[in-house]
Amino acid sequence: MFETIIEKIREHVTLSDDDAALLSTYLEVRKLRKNQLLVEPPYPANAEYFVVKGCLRHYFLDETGVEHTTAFAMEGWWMTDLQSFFTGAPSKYHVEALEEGEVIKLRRELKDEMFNKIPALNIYFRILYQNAIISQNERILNALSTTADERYLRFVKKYPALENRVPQYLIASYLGITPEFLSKVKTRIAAKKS
Amino acid sequence: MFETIIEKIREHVTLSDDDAALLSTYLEVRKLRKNQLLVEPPYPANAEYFVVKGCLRHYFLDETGVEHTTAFAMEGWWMTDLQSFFTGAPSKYHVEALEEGEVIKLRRELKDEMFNKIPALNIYFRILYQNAIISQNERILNALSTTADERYLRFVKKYPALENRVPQYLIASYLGITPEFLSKVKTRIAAKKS
DNA sequence: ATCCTTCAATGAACTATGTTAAGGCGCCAT
DNA sequence: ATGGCGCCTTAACATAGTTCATTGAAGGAT
Repeated sequence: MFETIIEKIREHVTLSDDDAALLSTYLEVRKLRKNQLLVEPPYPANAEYFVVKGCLRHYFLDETGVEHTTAFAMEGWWMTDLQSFFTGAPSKYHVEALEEGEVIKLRRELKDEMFNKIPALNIYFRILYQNAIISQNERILNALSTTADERYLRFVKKYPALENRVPQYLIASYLGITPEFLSKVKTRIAAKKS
Repeated sequence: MFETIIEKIREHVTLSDDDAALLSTYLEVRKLRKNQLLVEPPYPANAEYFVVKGCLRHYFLDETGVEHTTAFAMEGWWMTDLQSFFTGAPSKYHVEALEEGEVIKLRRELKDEMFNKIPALNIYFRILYQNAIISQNERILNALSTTADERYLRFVKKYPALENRVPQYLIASYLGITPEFLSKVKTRIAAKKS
């Protein structure tokens, strides 16, 4: 049942079979319908989710009713609203399933105990968060210093799978531009190639 | 010599006097001249720096010679190029002193041993990195979803001290706009108030 | 098949931001 | 004091991105 996640963890740290079995006792499987919300303001995000199958989206709904997509997650990625998960405060971001699928849920209140019993997981999660810092760093630089054309090109290069999986208006939202403008960007880029 | 840093750490975790004394053995004091570089590509960032006095700046120098400021640090803040510090890879960002000042240096190669001897510091640094994730999260949302006027207003509100301490063209660079446009933004905002 | 919904493409008018060039002010070295 | 230099401002014009309205294609429901 938990093969995928254990395999994924073993890419970063060594985990005995006993540890793997023990880990399973802290996890739960959850089926997802399309458009189902895993985190919904103002309820705190009380778990982290590992995507087994499907695609998630992290977004902020502003005062004017516009959604700003801040992250996607596909198979093998973790996601939650870390801001709320770390602090216990009410969540300000939504996490939504874009397709039907399946996630593995790790509850906040079990995590400390789990770390005590399986110390290797400390390292694993530390690496995850370090990677988050690094990629957010790059995203900030990109957002502030490059044009929409370039942001789109880098997105396609970095996440080719997403490009063909999520609707274009969500990609536009992730890039911080309007869907109409993304359409224009694409035709402009296509024109350049020839 | 290390009072400021110990005081700062004790805001987040409890640290015995013995631990504090032990901690001191892992730290070094470094005086800074104005414009001195603490991290310089491509040399790896092999330490983290705690600002005792002065002001630091984290920036990326792009292929066209333009600098993009990604962070500032003032008294009581930590800074380095985390991307390089975590991975050991060559740094891609500069860290520069904007004024003469003083930092406390914590070397990468000592950190694991220090964590083993003073476990409370694990928690302290975990909190630091969690806060980094949270604030970078907000910065991404801001960069992608708000106008320059709003970004500037939030900056002034969040870091009033910086506003009067670093030159305006660096603030513009941090906000992702040109100095000329920031000047326009400021006069526009001033006009609105009356 | 037909209707309805969702999403991508396009164009025109508008707003936000960048570029370039010029001038002013304060600071520092002579 | 003088001149030069670094930084801020202003203004005119150029480009990037938005808004709104329209159209068409694809898929789901009836």
